[in-house]
Amino acid sequence: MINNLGELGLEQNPSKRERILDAAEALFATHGYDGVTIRQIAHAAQVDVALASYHYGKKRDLFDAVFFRRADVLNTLRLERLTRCEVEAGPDGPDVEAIIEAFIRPLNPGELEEQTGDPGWHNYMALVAYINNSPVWGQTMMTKHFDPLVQRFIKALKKALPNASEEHIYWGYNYFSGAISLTFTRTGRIDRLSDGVVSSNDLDMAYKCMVPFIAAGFKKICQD
Amino acid sequence: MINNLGELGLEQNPSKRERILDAAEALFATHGYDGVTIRQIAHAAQVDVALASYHYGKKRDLFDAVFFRRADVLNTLRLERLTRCEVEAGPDGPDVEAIIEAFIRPLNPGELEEQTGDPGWHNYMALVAYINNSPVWGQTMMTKHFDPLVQRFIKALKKALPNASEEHIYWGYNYFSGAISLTFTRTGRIDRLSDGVVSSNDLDMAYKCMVPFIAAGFKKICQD
DNA sequence: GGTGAAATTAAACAAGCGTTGAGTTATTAT
DNA sequence: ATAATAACTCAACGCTTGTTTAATTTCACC
Repeated sequence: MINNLGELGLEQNPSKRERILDAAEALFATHGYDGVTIRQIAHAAQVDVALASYHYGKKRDLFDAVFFRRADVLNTLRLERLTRCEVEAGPDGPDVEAIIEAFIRPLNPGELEEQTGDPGWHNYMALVAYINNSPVWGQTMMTKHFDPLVQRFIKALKKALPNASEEHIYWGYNYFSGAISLTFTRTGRIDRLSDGVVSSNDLDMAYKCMVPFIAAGFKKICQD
Repeated sequence: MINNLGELGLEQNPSKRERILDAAEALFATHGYDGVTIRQIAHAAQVDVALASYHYGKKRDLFDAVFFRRADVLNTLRLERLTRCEVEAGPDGPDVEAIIEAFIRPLNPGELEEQTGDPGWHNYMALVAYINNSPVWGQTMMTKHFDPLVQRFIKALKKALPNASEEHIYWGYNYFSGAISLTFTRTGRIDRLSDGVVSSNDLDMAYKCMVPFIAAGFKKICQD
């Protein structure tokens, strides 16, 4: 039998309509689209099975609703951060570290939860990571809602790395994107590998390491 | 209606027993465990539905069979390469670039297909990427069959980066692992982003960029 | 060439799936 | 208070799922 709200770490307060979204978010994030049934979602949200269809229509529409709910919030925050970073840097533009930092800092679920008071961000980031790594959803869903931001990011990178070839920039972004995804998925793999020295839930540490790591990678392949 | 063998780019020759494995490999890799039905696999393999159960038992056992078929082949190749790299380097051990290179070079599906004459390696690498990124399978399956190799890899890295903290090494490995996974998943995202300049199927280029990128990242966070 | 074992097929099973329509309760507006 | 609308429940539907059972074919071996 599948978890109820408490076990998934979700709020108990909100309306049934929202609880369905929260439960779906948590379950889709860990089991993927096909690994979750409407009945499991309803059970986790402590709600009748038919209510999901009543509010959101088909299963696929529910999946989209979960994805879209936070997508624009996130993109707005990230665009703001990127713009601010560019403004502060002046005419030469920001350096690579600042661009990387601006690109991923607003993704920190911990900070997002503090700002919004919503504990669902953790699950949402894992869901986006799942979608990003899926051959099925990766192209369509990510392209539609995140491409404008990524293009801005790449444009800023090109300015900071004037000698870089297009190929190197895009492959670099690919590695970067993969690193982000696996980090947010929090598989717990490194916890075991390191025998408890490192925790995949320590996203603050993940950020602290990722920025210089990725920045150094970009500089290396784009400057030599 | 789902693809048959030809559309999946599989061999037509082998026995029905093997065809089931090949078809399952291809379908699991793109749609995940829950996204594929036994009937789809049977149809793609041009085989009766019951034959999958007859040869491999439960669906989960079939999934395991697909995973295990190539796991040991791959690990043997990688361990050889890592050992050879260490021997050639002498008492000081190989540098970071050589270690990274040794770790991922045997994963190149193109080379593997040349060596073994088997076109299924592409799908297998995508499947492992899927498993590696899954919160459900990530821990158990990867741990069991790939941990020894990863530990060897990390040990070599520690030697090449004597000032590195444990935390930095393991987080670096996490980014590296994520980069590999997304690359092998070949979502085609960068193809669109770059408007055709880059192809996610060009794994030779992916390797050529990844080694210096990841090596620079490790050096940066482990030496400062 | 007949015999036994392995491979393969066809048909069926119970269980679970997403979705629907009709009926009931709660909420809002007048 | 009443009417109208939204929120919600219950029971059922047709369909697909993984798996099994028994019958049939294929094949190796003496």
